Amino acid sequence: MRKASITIKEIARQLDVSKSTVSRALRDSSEISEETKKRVIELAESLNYSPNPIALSLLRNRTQTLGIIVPDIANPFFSTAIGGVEDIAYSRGYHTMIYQSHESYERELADTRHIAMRRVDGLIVSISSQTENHDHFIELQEQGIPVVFFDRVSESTPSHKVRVDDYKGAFEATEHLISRGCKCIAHIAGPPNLSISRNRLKGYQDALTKHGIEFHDEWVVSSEYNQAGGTERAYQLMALKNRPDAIFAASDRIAIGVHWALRQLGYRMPDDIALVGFSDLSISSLLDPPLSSVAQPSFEMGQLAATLLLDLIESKSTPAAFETRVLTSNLIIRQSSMKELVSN
Amino acid sequence: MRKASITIKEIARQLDVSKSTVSRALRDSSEISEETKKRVIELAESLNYSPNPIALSLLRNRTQTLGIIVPDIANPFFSTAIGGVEDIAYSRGYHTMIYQSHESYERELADTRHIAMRRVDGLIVSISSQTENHDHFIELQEQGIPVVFFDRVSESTPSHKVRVDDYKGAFEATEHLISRGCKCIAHIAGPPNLSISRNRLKGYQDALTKHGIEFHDEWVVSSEYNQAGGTERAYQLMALKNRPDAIFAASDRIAIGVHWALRQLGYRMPDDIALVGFSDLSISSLLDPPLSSVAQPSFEMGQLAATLLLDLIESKSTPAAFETRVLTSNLIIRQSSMKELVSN
DNA sequence: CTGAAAGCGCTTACAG
DNA sequence: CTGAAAGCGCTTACAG
Repeated sequence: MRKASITIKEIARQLDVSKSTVSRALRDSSEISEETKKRVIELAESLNYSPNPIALSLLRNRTQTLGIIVPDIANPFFSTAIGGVEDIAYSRGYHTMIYQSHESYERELADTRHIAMRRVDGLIVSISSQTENHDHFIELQEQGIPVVFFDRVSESTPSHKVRVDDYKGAFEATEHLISRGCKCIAHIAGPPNLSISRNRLKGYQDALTKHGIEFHDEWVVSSEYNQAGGTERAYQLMALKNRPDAIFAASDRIAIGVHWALRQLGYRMPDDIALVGFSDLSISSLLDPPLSSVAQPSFEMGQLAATLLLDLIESKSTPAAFETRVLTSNLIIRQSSMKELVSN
Repeated sequence: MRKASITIKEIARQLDVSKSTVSRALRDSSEISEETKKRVIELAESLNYSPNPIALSLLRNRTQTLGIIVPDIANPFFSTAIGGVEDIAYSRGYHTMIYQSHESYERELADTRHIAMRRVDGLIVSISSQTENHDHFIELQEQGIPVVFFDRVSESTPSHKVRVDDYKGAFEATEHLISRGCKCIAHIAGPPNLSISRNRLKGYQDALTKHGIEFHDEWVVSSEYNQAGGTERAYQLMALKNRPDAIFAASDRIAIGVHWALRQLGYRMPDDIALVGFSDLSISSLLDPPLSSVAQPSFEMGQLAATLLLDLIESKSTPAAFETRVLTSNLIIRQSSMKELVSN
């Protein structure tokens, strides 16, 4: 049903010149007379000609397209980061193809293969929580398709990476809770496969150690980065004989689940229990009480990842070394953790 | 930097047969001997051959790609609908390219041109609130690229459409507020360019009329479909001499802004004022008090739009007639509107 | 059963 | 200044 688009051949026919001449005129080649150029360009415009990008792709072996794989497009952290990628990509003449892994290794693998098959020029990825083996990214690179990781990076894959200082963010969040007088601080960590989970956990532990706060194994549990997981873990933690008086959740989605559970269970935040999340989603400030959280510059992370990737794609040579850019996180204190300081 | 992928030509060379033979063997043509087929297929597998989709696209004048334009990818309604589109598209061998209009007509226009240029096989779109002129969609169709609208449909463009019964949803939401004893029901409508806004407004008005409730012009205000707009309008409404005792917001994003404003202003929901939204975003149930809302089957809407579009793309003939599929909305009653019934 | 040739839309040495 | 030819990777009538 597709109407035939108008081609260079058609213009050549109408003007009774060769395809070569039309092609050159359109690209404003200096070897074509002004006269001919003018005729060609005018006709092209009146015919509403636009070059077939498919033909160009075949010629150049480039698609001007970036692939993006994220676990879940509906997660505001990722959709915002994607916005940052698009921002840079479009301004540099590239398109984006978005894939979701849905936290599944199989799906991520399939996406990667698809991307290779589609001859995408490069990939930006935040890995799935179930991914342990990272060979598919290496394979992609061996095929000449550069990969840049953001947020959930692969530690074992040599490549550019963009992340936030998870350790410091978690450390500060925990110190903040300590400074508000919390003594029994629990942590709901993310899946251990992900380096962000491990770094946030470490930041939490080190903050406790620094302040000589006792560390209970039972107060550290792990959850997928979603709300349902947070709710479950909150029930589990609050059921303990030694109940925590604060929870630091490894993500806002987890924290939102916790927030909901705590309200269900009749606890008041921050008096009965303080809560801090990670990512500072825009909804977090709307909860009642509003959620304290470690803010991540998601849009900027997307922009930076795209910039690094495009530079990689467009440079003729392999880069001297891969870099890891670490952006700063920023603790936003709101009511959920503003426990009154009582002198005792 | 891209490594040359292995091609049919390379396989032909190694096996000392012609490209034609390789091509046929790979497509399992009956005119090739089993013997040759086997050799070709084995070598292809060991070489990890995959056909170049760009070459195929050039040949067939088809890209196996669907374009999607939504106002904002970070809006959960849209990201979920996109999930539905992807679900169907992938299972039928298509890819998706996602564009955001950011509620801007210019951006939507640019996206449309891009899509035409990229020779996408079809477009799924939910129009921007600032779009009044719909010619760009007609042009796309004239170029042979079918368009299917969902949610925010174009009334003037002949095409398949997928939407929800906005009128009925709004009518029921308003009747529900009336049944809870509300007498002064305000409505924060969406931008009037959008048919969904007009239909929801009409549903609201007709419900009032049916029950003989007075209709005040000052109680109907309009806002962009976002939170900031909801907050502003709530301030405006509550400042009125004749204060409403209920607000029906045309979307959950608006309602969330209202919810926040009401809490700031010291009103209790639902006792001081009842609130109902539209879309039933997953966060709405987490607010305190949880928000009543008219649920839309967003994932299904995406699936249906994709199915209609793919059928259009793959059918040789123009469809007998375009259809508008209207899915049912569903009022979810939560605490924000569960006003106690007082007998007086 | 297999191959040579044309063609999808374009660019670019190579001639003239 | 302009054109004919080759080629990007593939398929498919057309011959044999």
